[in-house]
Amino acid sequence: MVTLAEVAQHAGVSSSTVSYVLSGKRSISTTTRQRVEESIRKLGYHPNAGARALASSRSNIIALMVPLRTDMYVPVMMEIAVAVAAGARAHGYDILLLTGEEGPDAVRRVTGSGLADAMILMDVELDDERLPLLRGTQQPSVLIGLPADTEGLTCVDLDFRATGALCVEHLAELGHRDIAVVGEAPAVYERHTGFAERTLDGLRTRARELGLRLLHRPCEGGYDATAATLARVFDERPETSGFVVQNESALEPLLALLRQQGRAVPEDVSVVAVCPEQVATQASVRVTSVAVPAQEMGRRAVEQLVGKLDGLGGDEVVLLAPELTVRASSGPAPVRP
Amino acid sequence: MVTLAEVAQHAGVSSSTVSYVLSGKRSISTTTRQRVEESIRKLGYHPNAGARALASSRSNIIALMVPLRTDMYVPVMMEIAVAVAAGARAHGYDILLLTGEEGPDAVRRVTGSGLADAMILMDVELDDERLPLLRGTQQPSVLIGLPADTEGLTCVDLDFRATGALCVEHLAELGHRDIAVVGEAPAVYERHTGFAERTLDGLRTRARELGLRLLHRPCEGGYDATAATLARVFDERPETSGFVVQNESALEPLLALLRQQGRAVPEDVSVVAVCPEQVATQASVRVTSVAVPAQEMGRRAVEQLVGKLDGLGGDEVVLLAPELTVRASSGPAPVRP
DNA sequence: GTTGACTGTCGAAGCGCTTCGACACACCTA
DNA sequence: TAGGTGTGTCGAAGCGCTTCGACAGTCAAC
Repeated sequence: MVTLAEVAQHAGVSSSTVSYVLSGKRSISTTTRQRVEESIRKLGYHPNAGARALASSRSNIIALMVPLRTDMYVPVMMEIAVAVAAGARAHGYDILLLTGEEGPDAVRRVTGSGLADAMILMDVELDDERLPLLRGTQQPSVLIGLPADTEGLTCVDLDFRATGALCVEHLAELGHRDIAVVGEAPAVYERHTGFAERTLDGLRTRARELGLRLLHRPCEGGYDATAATLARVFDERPETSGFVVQNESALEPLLALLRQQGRAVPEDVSVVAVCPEQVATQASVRVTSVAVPAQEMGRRAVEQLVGKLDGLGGDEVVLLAPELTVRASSGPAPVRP
Repeated sequence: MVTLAEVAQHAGVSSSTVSYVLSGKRSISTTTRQRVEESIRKLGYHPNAGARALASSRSNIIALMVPLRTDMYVPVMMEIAVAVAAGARAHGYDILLLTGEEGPDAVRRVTGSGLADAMILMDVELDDERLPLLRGTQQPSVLIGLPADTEGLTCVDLDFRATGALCVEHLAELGHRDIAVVGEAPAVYERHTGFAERTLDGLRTRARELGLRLLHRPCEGGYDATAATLARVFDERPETSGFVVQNESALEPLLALLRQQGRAVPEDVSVVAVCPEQVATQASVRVTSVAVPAQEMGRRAVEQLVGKLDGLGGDEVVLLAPELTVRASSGPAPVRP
């Protein structure tokens, strides 16, 4: 391995000069800089990450904790993770991938060892056990998701409460009075995952305000579970004409089942989904949806974090405004006989 | 931050002793060890990763290059990545997440800087441009996927050629004579992705041997693209009674379309898929499938890599044997009029 | 011409850990 | 009792980089 000292010798300068050429922290004359850069290229020099981290107490690594759960729709997580990775690279950071498995211990390990300069946490629960640790360290962090108490934390998330409200409003405007919500798996609610509960809250509040009837059913997703859920919904509320789906793996099954039962979408039943664009546009019916802006969330999280690392900006909650795109799955409520 | 020296002082021993307690590389008396461990706990000591990496030239980090492409079915990738992360942690390694975006440069960066001790590459093309770099370094690496030339490389993959053959055999045994293959997106083939081409090879070879007619059509996935593909298939080969699907996002659309067209599965048409278990069992019909053992692949890749890092084992190609699970989507070919 | 302010470069002191050789001591054997 | 063999511990020398203070040299201003 070529070292900085060897580069310095090759270029006929001191090693500190090479270091300053690399970091740009002091001005270097053009001729010297060029000579050094030439040597770097010729020798194929790469700074040693460990030495750099030790000397500067900066690893240029951002830890990303992604959930490992199987009851979550992974593509969204993956999309966020990829956006985070790309964004981080653009700012000169690498990503250390931590699976949720380790839980709070991972936070301790990373902050304690200086392995990473900062962390991004995904899949935040309303009362997440990792939060006290984050508050008790000076290591910058950003949550993707919104816990109950955001005091002293930086969070980035879609405004799921507004999302819920938006879905209800859309269906209300179309004249629907009985709305069913096909939600995430029961375990997601049991865990008090922020986004699920807040969506539900938004849905319920707005429905109450507008005088609609709302029926919420968690659903495991997949064909069978969705069929069971659907049956129970129509059993309990035969008048249901509007569906809000917040569970990607229940969306296509739901559409298929409705079709099979002879309920036309959107003539008899309207469907609104909360899901990534791609899912909504690739389904068997183009689905009216509020997109989960995974990329945007990942990007913003990195931006917030880099801002904090550079000493700018404080604690802030960034809530992205939801946007509802009307497609072919929603239309005027059927006229009651 | 607490340092090793502080722990040593607190325990009344030299810092090298603390280091040996931590690493176990020299024998330490029980009393000393306990005293040191006590101090470590009391002071809340965490070894500094940078210093450790510098002194030992070992970072205990494994780099994982995952593709960033959008034309690949991400859940499989994610599943592998998560399995890799879990496996790595079990062996004391962390995972550095590299997106395919950087390409060969990422390999250079990581090997050059000592950021990671080893790498795992996913989404390998038959003639991958990263391979020469891997061969030219002593840094251990494992590919998940199989390039054309495996000389000097360690690879882990499902035996996709056997997978293709297995699908054809199953359909042949059921009496199907005309088989259509709904494949991955065209871009996947254009890139000469190993698994796609090898599956196709297995399908074609076995079909030829058994005297079956095989029609292969790449497919973007999603409802519309699948509909178009399906139309073209029946247009060209109206007799088609067996489908092999190697594209998760085309599977459910295919089933829905067949249903819509009044073609019963499996009475009129049999469907065999190459996909994760979950996709096969959660579809609207339980699909006969060869599972892509993502977890197993991730686990094996880590094992191979750790073996190499510990100086055991050499270059090896691990091909996992495919297993076909018969479910409700395949049955005897319809009797020709 | 002297003063002062800059600029560009250097030397050296760490950063916190691992690891090697040395060494003190206890124990056994001859 | 002298010599050999282990055991357990210590000291010190780095690992390759960053960064701080120092210091020539240059140039403008008075």
